[in-house]
Amino acid sequence: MKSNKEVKHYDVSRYRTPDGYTSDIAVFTITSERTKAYAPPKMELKLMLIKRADYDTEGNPNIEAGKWALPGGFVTPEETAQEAASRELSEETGIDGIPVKHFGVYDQPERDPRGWIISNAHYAIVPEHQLFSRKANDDAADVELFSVEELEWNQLAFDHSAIICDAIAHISRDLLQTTVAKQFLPESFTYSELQAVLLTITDDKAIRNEQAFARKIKSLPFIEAVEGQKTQRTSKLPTQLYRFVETDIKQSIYTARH
Amino acid sequence: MKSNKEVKHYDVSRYRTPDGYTSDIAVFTITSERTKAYAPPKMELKLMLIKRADYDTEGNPNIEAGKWALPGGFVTPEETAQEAASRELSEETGIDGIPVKHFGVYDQPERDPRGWIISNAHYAIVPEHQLFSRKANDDAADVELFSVEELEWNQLAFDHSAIICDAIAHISRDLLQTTVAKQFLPESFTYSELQAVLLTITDDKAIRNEQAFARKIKSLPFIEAVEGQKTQRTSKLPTQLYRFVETDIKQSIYTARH
DNA sequence: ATAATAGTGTCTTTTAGACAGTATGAT
DNA sequence: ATCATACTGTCTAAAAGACACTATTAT
Repeated sequence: MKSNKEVKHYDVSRYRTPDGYTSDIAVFTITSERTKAYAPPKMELKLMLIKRADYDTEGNPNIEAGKWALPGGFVTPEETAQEAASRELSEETGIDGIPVKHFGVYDQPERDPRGWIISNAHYAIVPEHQLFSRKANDDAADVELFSVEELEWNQLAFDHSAIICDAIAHISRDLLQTTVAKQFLPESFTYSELQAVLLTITDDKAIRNEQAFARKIKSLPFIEAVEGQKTQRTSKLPTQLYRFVETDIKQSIYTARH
Repeated sequence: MKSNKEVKHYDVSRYRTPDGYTSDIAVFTITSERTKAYAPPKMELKLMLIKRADYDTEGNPNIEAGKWALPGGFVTPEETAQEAASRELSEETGIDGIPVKHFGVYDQPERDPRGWIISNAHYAIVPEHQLFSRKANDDAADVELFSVEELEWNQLAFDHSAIICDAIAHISRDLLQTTVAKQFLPESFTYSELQAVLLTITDDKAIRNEQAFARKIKSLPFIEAVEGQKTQRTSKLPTQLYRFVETDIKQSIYTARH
């Protein structure tokens, strides 16, 4: 912390300062269940939660023990909350290089019994196969994937039920309004794979309908066909592969069709 | 702050805590210049900034003196950053009951020379006429409205240029993708007034074209005509008034027209 | 009468939506 | 041959886009 003559009068000590600054991460993955050979996978959106241990590393009873919680931890003064989230994701699961997106601040005075603790919430999308190398941290007894339906809302630590609720809303919105779906997919993918990702969070009939979606994907400005590339992983018939291209999408509710 | 046997082992003092927790607000307004009678107004998006005084209330030289800054201040432990933003907006301008929207956290370690200070950024939309009752706070020598073009990016305090840049991006996006435009408009409005608001942040030809927009507004599910209500404030011809209706709008880049 | 804004008529083009049908290739 | 998936053909209805045109009313 810098300090010099000019600024010393602005010593912030006259204001109460927070007792802690933490960063939480909602780690989402989509599990692809391959029901049979040569068929598109059944996909489901899942959230990784950590079961809080009964005792901490020093043998003392842990706060909110036994409840499920988002991974996270204290932010240090040398980093931003987003960097902390990225670091903790890496510590928690061994995964690096995944984009981490901030989506909210949780600073209700009574949200944490330990004091005035401000938490920044982020979400990250991790491909399923990378989660196999996951490991629990000191404070966590167990790690598990929950689908949105099987979440036990009343067994969540702190205000994590509110944070998770917001996280699901944000990822759903972002999946439909941005190209983050690409985080769930391989570099190139078939129309049915993209469709399966989107169907985890929407039941829009224009997306659900095979023919409509297969036609529509060709006219989307942010997706292009990978010429000459085909795969048989979703059908016996070699299938066209697509990829996302960087485009800024400007949409408006005033010009769109309703 | 609560403290009991169970939680005392989790004393957060072993972590460094932030030196301050602040809340900043980008106060936007749209100035309506009535060029002549019976004509739609010329509108322009403006941002309210405060010029930092040379000396503070105790007569000490002020940090970042003379630069322009967003209104804001320290958050107290009894409130959330959003409540603080609302309170400060009220103190700053005397305006109550305006929705304040959080859009980002600024926590770069070196962003404030006074220490490790975390700022939550919000934006608020204030109807122009309410800004006339505005008054400067202790720390501020002057208050002024800037259009996006006339902003002096290199004369802004702290990292406020980055915050303002993000604020403009967020409000532009929200104007096109949500119904916040209503904050800039009276309860009921003509198509040309809504059009003027949107044209402050877009030049989409479907919005710019009079006939197209006048037709489109009738088919938008979140806008309805106010039956029997007409006004002559935008033309000699009595003109249909519209209002926003509460509807949840779900859009997707995969189903929209491009 | 003029000028300016609001709004309609009408035509063309594009897209959505539905449904039937064809193509492919492992089994 | 069968079957599931990946397409294409074709029709209809709706909407977008363009442009000319009419309507109203203070001045």
